[in-house]
Amino acid sequence: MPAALLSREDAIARIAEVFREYGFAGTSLSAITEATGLGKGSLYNHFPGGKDQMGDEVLAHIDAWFEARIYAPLRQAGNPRSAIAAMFDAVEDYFRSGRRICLVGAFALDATRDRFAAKVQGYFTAWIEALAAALARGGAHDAHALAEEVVAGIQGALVLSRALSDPGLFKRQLAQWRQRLNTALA
Amino acid sequence: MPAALLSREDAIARIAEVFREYGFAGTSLSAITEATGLGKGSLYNHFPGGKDQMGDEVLAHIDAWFEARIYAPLRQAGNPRSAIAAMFDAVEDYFRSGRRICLVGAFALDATRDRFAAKVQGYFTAWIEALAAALARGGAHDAHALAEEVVAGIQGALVLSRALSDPGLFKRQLAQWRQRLNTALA
DNA sequence: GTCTATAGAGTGATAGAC
DNA sequence: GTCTATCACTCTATAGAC
Repeated sequence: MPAALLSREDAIARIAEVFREYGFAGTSLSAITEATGLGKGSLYNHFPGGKDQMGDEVLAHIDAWFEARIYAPLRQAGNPRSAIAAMFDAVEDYFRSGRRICLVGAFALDATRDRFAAKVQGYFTAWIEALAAALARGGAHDAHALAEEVVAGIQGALVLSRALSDPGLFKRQLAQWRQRLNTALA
Repeated sequence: MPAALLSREDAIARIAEVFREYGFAGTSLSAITEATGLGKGSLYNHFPGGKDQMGDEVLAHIDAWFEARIYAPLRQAGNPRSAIAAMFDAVEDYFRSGRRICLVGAFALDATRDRFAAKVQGYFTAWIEALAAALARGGAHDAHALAEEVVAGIQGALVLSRALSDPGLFKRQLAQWRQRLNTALA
């Protein structure tokens, strides 16, 4: 067989960026072809379920990243303060200081949500619960409510940062949340 | 001429709900036809610029609502505490306790943003500045940063509330922000 | 020879424009 | 309603690794 032009991993990562740019409904297969260099034949060979399957696999890919880099460290026994600091570092890195949006959040806002409801809900539930666990270990009051506030704050900061074309806003808000959680753990 | 089936105002309101449901890219003219009862001919009669113009007018409609009901009261001289309380009431009402998303926020997240960038930016800038003015009048420290936090918090709460199908989350977070602003003004 | 990844013309349906 | 462009998707075919 001919050599693969792209690993599956790379293809999914590139497709994710197209979804991020145009949204799920706004993404056409030709945009995906352009971004990946793969023709329709190749795309349907890898993803027989078409765009829906691509959406599923992109969400699974994102979830795996967050599970490994954010949720698991938060859940581990260990210093909650440093686990939370590592979460903020990873978040700032992942979202490119606010220049990159949260695809799961974007999927949550339109009719795409119905198609991927379970994955979207799972992503946020896992994040909130992992963060709440770390906060509770650190002795914070109302750990679950606080975790919801933080995750919502991050999502909102991404929306605003993007709307105002101001990555600085995202960084400032993350800094504020870092500080609030630090005092909550004190 | 035949009687109009729908006032322009009503048509725009219905189109807005379709955009809210499917996103801008995901909305087809036939969905708009179905929601308004207006054929393609009528739609192009009212909106010669097509979907783009509908998007513009929907955003202008939303902006006018927020200007009248939220920004102007916040900017007026008067008790900032009650102006801010009125803002939260209006927000909770407008977003149907979290069951309705923020269309401007949704537009900000995908490529739709480029088309409507100015209006999207104007909406959030006006909100943040009006709220910051009220907070500053009330003697809050870092009024602008706090206003950014609140507006981001509302956007994030809408995302989460929708993602988790949990309107309660939106209401709870609004309550927390009410309280935080109250102490910031004390 | 078999299997897999590639390419891309061609399908019907539907989009938005008028 | 009519138009053309484009949509998601199918199908046939080839190239090349084993």
